[in-house]
Amino acid sequence: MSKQELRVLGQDGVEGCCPGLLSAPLAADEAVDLARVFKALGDPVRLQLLSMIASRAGGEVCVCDLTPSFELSQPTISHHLKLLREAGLIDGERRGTWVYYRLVPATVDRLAAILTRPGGRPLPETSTTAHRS
Amino acid sequence: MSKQELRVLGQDGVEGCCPGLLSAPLAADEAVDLARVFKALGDPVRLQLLSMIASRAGGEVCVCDLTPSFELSQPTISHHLKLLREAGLIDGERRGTWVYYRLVPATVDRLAAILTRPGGRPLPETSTTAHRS
DNA sequence: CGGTTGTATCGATGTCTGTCTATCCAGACT
DNA sequence: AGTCTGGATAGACAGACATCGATACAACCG
Repeated sequence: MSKQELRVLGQDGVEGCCPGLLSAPLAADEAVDLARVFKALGDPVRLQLLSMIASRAGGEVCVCDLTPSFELSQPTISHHLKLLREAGLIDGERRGTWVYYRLVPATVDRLAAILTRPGGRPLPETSTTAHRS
Repeated sequence: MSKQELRVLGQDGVEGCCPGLLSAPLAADEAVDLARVFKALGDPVRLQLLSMIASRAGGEVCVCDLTPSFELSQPTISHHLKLLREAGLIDGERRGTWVYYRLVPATVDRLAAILTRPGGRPLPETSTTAHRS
């Protein structure tokens, strides 16, 4: 269960490693790979699942501990976990009766890097940057 | 056109400002807001559009410059731009005949912050962390 | 061995989404 | 005014997705 996630984001730093989405126009195939991961994050349930998994000190969470936190059926939670796993965001391992999931830090770090602007954070304005023509 | 994007992510730093998805379990309503933005990034075309807009030195791109880069109809591109705008990722302004879009740095910065793990990047292993039972 | 419990998979279903064509709106130019 | 051009909107439609109940699989315990 731990070895079949798709090879997303070109994990190994072979291809010059990601100028970052905000500095260069992003090729079509990179966009497809990236979109797969962001799509996995584009659901509230999956975001909460990922958050619960990532914020665990030991780094591991039993599925039996995740399922009762939602008012959703067990197959639905299992489905969402599968999508997160296929996106390379989490990794699961069966140990005895229970299955434990953990975060894959590399994938999250790569996303964070891709969304980090070169200039750091020099943004004194709030967001809509007062270009009131 | 510049003032009606949804107030996503609780832009103003009133509520203690985002421990970051990876350190705390993330409330349901926060997850809904966040998912809206990630969902906007969950499409290859929108990722490329955002990338083209963000990587522009002047910070502005004319729609007339974006549309011919894809083999998609003009309404489709317009639709994707609208979704990016509603997610608070870009902002558009009409100037004469043409419409120009620019990045909203605050939203991207917030996403980057949310995906940044507290520990920086101490990950010597590649991703599947050799738990080959 | 059979029973029980925790997860994953299967099939169905209603909703959402990406794309299109057709059309409308806003400026610019005769 | 009329007409062009760039962009947005409306409506339609196929494919994708979130969710469920039913069921299969895996591991433990009698």
